[in-house]
Amino acid sequence: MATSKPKPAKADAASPSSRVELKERTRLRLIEPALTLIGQGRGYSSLSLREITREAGVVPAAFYRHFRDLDELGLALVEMGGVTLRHLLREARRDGLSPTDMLRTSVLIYKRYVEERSLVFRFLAGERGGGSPVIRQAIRTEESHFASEMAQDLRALGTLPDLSSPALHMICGLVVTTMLNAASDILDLPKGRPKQEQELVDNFVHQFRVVFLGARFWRER
Amino acid sequence: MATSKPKPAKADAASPSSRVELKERTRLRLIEPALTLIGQGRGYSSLSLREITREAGVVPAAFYRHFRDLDELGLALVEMGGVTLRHLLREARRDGLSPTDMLRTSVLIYKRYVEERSLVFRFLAGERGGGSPVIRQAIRTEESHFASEMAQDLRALGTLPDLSSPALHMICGLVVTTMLNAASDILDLPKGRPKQEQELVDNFVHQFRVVFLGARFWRER
DNA sequence: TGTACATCAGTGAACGCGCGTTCACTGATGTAC
DNA sequence: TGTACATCAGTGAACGCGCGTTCACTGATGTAC
Repeated sequence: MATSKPKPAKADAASPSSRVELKERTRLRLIEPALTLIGQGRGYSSLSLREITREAGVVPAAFYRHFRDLDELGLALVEMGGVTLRHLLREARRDGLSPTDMLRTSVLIYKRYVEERSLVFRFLAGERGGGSPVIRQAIRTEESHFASEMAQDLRALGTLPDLSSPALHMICGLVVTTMLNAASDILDLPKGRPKQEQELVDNFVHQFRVVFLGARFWRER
Repeated sequence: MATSKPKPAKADAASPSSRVELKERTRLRLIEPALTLIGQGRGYSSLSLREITREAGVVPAAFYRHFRDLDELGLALVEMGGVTLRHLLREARRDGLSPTDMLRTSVLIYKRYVEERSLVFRFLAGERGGGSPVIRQAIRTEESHFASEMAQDLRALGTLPDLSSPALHMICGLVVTTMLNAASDILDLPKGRPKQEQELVDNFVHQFRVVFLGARFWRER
């Protein structure tokens, strides 16, 4: 599958052309197969430059017009992951939260979100613990930003009004790591096993409930 | 460092010999450099067979006397990780828990434990999210066992006596993922930054406190 | 609008290198008698 | 205890292969006049 031979990169779509647009498009054509390969269960650090350019339908040397090396492409993937996370928060903000069974609803929304963007989440979940130190660090930074934004949102919503900002941030950190952990589990779910799926969602919901329960009773020291 | 040339494997220590012992020793000599390389910030899936045998001071072909391929060696590392986790629980059980500031004490003990066995924890933290599916699955199984044992121990200690067994297991699962997450953070701590170290420990302690607070107020549905 | 020149994304060939795996081998350990 | 044979962990050489990187190149897009 996806074994297209290197063809001229331009002969792709009804060209809106312009050198800049063309270059940007090739850049994306390099990022995409990297994600695809990760989605097939490969660790990012085991990908090769040639493999990526081959999938992209571009000559290996062309890679260097866009990235200095694989680490730099990895950072682009992290950036993409960051965008995905921010987008998730924005959606959650827009939808508001139905007060009944809010946690379960959120979990289900999150699950669908992860499944629809499985490649990015596979990358984040896979590289955030292992992988190259520079990429790991970058992912952690994104996570921290995500936790901060989440804290702001909870503040704005008046959830947990008694918590200090540091405490709120700490709790959001816990939520974020739990979320990303769950992402990994969600992606490894075997298809067509609704029972197992149900169990995982329940477990996830319960864990969140514990965390928010703890947060409600948290007292500053 | 560690660039020893391939020498005859036997000429190592005052030989207790015996074919079986000798083979076992070489097996360990293959596992060890794999861990060392991981400790240097390399993902397991980026290691090569030749690299490992080179560090082990053994010819590449010798690898096949011990493992079918790199995945099989990876599973041996997982096994080692499992042993390490079980050992941690055994120690915790033996030491009991001083009732005052129990959580903080546990966290500090855990931190030291992780630092002293940094290689194994680096491996577990690194491969449990990404890496080869078979290894990821194996680590998850170990985690689950670990959570079960922890649940049993808490039961035996009479902690959280009102929780049902499934609920207790769910909470231990949350604790375990938080622990392994923290392991990754602990290992990435820059040396000689006591302030940052202190912050991380505090954060970790607080997160645990939230979880156990939530557990105390948990009511079955 | 037309022409002459500059830019630069992508090409294709070449390089030296480390890789995983195979194979027949050696020689110490183990076993049968 | 001694001898003859079996076992098998580790050797060393060889293989074909994909790798990252370099280089001079081509030809379409962009710019100056």
